[in-house]
Amino acid sequence: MTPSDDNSGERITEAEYAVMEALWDRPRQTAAEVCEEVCGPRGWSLATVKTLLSRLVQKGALASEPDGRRFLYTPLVAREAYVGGESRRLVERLFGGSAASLVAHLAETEALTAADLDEIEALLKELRP
Amino acid sequence: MTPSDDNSGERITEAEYAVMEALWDRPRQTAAEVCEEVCGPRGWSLATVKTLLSRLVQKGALASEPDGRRFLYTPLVAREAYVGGESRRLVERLFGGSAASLVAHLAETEALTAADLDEIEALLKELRP
DNA sequence: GCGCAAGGTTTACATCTGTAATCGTTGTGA
DNA sequence: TCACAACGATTACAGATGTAAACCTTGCGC
Repeated sequence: MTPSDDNSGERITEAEYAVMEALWDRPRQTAAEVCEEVCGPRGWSLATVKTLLSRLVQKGALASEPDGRRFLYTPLVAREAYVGGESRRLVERLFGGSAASLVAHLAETEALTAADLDEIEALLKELRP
Repeated sequence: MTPSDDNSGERITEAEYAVMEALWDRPRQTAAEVCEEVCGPRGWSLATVKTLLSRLVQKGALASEPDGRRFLYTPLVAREAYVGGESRRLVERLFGGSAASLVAHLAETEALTAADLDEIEALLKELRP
């Protein structure tokens, strides 16, 4: 397990994820700034963003650094860790832990475009010279 | 969209998924039969299974066919459709819709074993002769 | 100096989920 | 025939989640 792996049981929900995304893209933002990014698309109010930020801080997914009278929020959980965790959960749950099965499924259901296949092929070559 | 694709907005939860699995493995089972399969591993009571079955019927994920005084339950949503839907959701949400990115991520985080890589390689060969 | 706006914190509340217990009906064995 | 067991249906209830309003403090403009 690498240091960036998220081991804290607390799961990040879908709504919270939107907030995390904004902060992964640009850390050290205020609640208002985050809202500017996410409130529009999701139809949220600033209050909602504040709640989500608080919950994320509680969960240990965000750090809040005081900056005058407000806070700057920064992810403590790396995007990689989260994405990795979620991916592994899915593979575990739906494919009995076999990542290859997932890839096979994507391929069979034509979820993989020709470009995807190219990329994957290149990846494979890179992984095993 | 193929006919087996699940279009009914109603999402299947994790607990419900356990019940679906039992019925995908063997359709037309009674509540008691499903319980025999899942109650042990999950530590559930028959009552819980009944609730989940009801909810799944309501959601349109299961059909209940009367058999004397009880019901036989059968999936209306194909396993493939569900698994495909969930996979696509994940890829959409976490990888901006790029399945290749998911594979790349799995590879980078060593979620792919050598055996997985072999399988995928074989798959690729099969997909593009 | 003082009221207002901006911030965070607390409280709210409906829905969804997990996990049952209870209720009401009905076939069945004694 | 009659109590009981087996079923589905109804109700329960706590915790998570989505979505916010209300509240409290404090720096700032007038």
